[in-house]
Amino acid sequence: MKSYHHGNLKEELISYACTICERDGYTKLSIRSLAKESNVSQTAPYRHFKTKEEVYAAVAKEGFNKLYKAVFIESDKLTLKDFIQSSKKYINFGLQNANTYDLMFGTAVDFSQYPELVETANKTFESLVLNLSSFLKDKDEDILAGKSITVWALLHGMVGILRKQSITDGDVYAKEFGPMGATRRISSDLPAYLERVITGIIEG
Amino acid sequence: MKSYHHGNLKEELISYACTICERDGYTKLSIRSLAKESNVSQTAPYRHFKTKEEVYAAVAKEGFNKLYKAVFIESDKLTLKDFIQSSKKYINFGLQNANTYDLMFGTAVDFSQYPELVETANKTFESLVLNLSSFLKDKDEDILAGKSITVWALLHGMVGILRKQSITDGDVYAKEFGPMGATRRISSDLPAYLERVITGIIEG
DNA sequence: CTAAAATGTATGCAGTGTCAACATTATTAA
DNA sequence: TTAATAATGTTGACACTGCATACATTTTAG
Repeated sequence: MKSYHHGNLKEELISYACTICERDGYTKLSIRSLAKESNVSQTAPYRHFKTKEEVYAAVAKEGFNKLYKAVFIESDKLTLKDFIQSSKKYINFGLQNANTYDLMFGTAVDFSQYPELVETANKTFESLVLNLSSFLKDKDEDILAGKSITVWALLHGMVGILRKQSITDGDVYAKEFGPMGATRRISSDLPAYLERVITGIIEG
Repeated sequence: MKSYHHGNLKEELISYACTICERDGYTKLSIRSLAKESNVSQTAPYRHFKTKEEVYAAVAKEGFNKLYKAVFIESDKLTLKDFIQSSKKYINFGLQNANTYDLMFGTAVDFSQYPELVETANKTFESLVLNLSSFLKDKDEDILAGKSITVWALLHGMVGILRKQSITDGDVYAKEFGPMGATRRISSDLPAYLERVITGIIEG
């Protein structure tokens, strides 16, 4: 005897949407399958999401929250090592949640339509600055923010590059020469690489 | 009196697919609309592409070719300024072809299924190394490749960050503090920023 | 010149996003 | 408490999609 009203539909839809988006890519997500999973009629989700993109936006927002939790360190005595550790977590998140990460940083969701999403995204970005600032107290804020951008760009870029690594591993030329060869070497000792480069950026 | 055989269908399909993917995002591309545009039956494209993903792969490949052309400088007397210029072109490409760029670096296309695409992508990556190497002849190849990775990661990351900039511009907090505020300052003089950071990486 | 390969068409299925009209339940104001 | 209203659910329908199968035409190779 199930009740007419589900009671918790929106959360359930988002949760399942996150699973599908990550497992199969957001292209594979269908509102109807979402509805089916929650044992609800095919158009029920439209009471909670005006369009499919709105579902994507919700998944992206969840992604930023997860990333925030993975990366942010609450401490006022952060060491460089801590920061490197946090950076590694960022990259790991990007690699282990590749599809979600795409949704968060790609063009599928028009952020300008979802202010709440922008806010969540900014919170994550700012946590990077806060992490950095806790062991660079003397620097002025502008320089701090500039360096944060650089570090973040580096991390974001590394995610994109490392993601393609396994694919090009089979390529002989790439093994001998070029970025892909170097990527393999770098990723074999990612913390060391990060420490070297990030230190360079911070002290530069 | 049109002939039964189109004669140039595949190229035409790819060309139109590129246009749609860039203008509306690859999510909006449909094989049927592609066919209609070429005045051909709805299933004709399937003679040239087994699946829709194969069309995406073709668009991504075109994208890498365009990026290669935009970024690579054929010269053995490259200056740092030239390299900065090339880097700027990379970022501009990413910003002005955001949707295509997504297809190239996102998860929509499973690269491992398209060796030709991997090859084209690698060619582009390697052009970055070649650009760098032409004014860093003394360095050993490993260090060179390592620095190329870092530079590329930076560029790739900046594309992702700058892409979100206009969106967050309305946010007061972001304006005052945090990465987004810094991004605005950086992008107001991108060449100077790039020169500073890239020089740091190269000389580090 | 003819057999086969390449390329195009017609038809159809199962699935999709989304809309409009209606049903039920929860909430709120009288 | 009750009646109106908002929130949330269902049904049905439309136009569209990817893609498979069977068939038609044209090009190309032996």
